[in-house]
Amino acid sequence: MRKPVPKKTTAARKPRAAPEKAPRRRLSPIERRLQIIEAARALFAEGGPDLLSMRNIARRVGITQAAIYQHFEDKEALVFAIVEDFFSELIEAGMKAAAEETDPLAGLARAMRGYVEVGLSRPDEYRLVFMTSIPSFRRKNMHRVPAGAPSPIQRSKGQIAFDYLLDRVRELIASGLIRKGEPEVVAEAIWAAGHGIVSLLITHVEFPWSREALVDTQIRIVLEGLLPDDSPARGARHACGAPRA
Amino acid sequence: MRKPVPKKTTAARKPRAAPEKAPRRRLSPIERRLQIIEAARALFAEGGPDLLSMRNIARRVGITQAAIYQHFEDKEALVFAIVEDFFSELIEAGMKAAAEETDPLAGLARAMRGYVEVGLSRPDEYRLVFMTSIPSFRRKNMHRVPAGAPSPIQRSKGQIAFDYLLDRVRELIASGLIRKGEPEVVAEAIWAAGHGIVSLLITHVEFPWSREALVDTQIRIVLEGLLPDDSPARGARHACGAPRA
DNA sequence: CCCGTTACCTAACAGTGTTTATTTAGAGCT
DNA sequence: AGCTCTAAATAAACACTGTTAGGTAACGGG
Repeated sequence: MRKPVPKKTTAARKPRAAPEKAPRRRLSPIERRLQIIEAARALFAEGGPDLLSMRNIARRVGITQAAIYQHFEDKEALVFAIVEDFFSELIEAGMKAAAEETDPLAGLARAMRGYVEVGLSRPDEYRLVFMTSIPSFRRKNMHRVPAGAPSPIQRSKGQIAFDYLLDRVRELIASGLIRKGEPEVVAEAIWAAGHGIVSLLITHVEFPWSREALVDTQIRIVLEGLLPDDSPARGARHACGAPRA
Repeated sequence: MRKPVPKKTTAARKPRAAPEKAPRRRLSPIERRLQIIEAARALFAEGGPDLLSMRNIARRVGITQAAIYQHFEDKEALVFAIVEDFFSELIEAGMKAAAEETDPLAGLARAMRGYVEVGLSRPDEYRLVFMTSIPSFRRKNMHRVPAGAPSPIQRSKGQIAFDYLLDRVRELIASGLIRKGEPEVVAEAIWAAGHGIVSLLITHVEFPWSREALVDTQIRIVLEGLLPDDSPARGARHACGAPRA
């Protein structure tokens, strides 16, 4: 798909005259694994997915590409490792923003806004996590806990993130602040609404989006649409989750 | 990213004894171009993006990969050509669904549903069009018409699709059926809401989505959120755009 | 019938992810 | 210290990918 990128002058001759390669060192798996993740993360931050090749990563670490396979099953496993906490960061952004509000509804609005802002500010990672069907995810992340399973050993970070949203929705429904409905479905809808914005804005940069206005409007529509028919908040235009000026 | 796919026994010896290749034929550019698009489309339908390599396409047409470059600037131009009318199909699905309703609000709901359903039923194409940042799009599609330009030579299909939605939103606002606001922004928000669902469901197939319920709920939330405060439709649960049973 | 345009081919380049067989570093145990 | 043995790392290849430079020949127009 992408055109071949001009070769990086990697064979840049060493400033020292001694060309003999450093004797290969053997590291403990945990140490090396971290090194690789670190290098990959740096590469990804520098130039997005294009720089993220096994050979690039290996070169930066100072090993050969094949050595990576000692520590990761395949590239996807590695990629997964470097974006694994992006979920947490997204949800943390939402939580932090929500914490600045006392009104739960305004809190939800702020959470949505936080999610969207973080997503938009880190498009490469967002794309990787939410716009690529990573088979590893199917194995390693977000696995549905079997109906009768007693205790999931380790909920994935994605699940944790979603569950946080789910809890807030449950609270809102319980306190009658939003209309009754299955909390799971409502949470999914809210997520989809936020995700839709991030996804569209990231992908179709050529389209003349209204950006800020769009975010405001989307949040307002969703919140307004969630309110019960008799809510006093109706039409109050509750600041759309924007931080108070 | 994806593991190398096992080699296709392409060099399958011909059943005929005569190994001499058919004398190369020269086709008119338009004809060949169509052939290539046709082959690519078939390949894509069969096995998604994985099968869509220049060599695969060329093989199916009966030419070499390099020959394709006589007809397409690069792979992206070719890919763009094969999914170009997907926009039209999406919007047509919406229009057709909406036409079955007399109530404009119900029509909008049906349009959203139609969009989502078509998107979900053709995930590969949807992903290609809406979840890949195709540079060609920036050049060839959806270019913003300069503010004072008298008449766009040929609006792209994407633009046409969006404009259709925009018109419906304008009507709804004008007739007071939905709350006042900038039509562009509202249209974008509606689109983003629908897109969010399709995108999430397509990408994270491992997550236990509620699918049908999610679509219903999302549409209801958006519509409800669009209503003016004094709308008689409030809380009417207007069928969520579902076809009458 | 020749001639020039250009569709097409051959061959290569530079990259990709991944595997296999081989070497060897370094921890653990006499 | 010396030995052994596991597994980290290597070298080399495989099967792909998109793309390009340069040569060949098919075909329409004169």
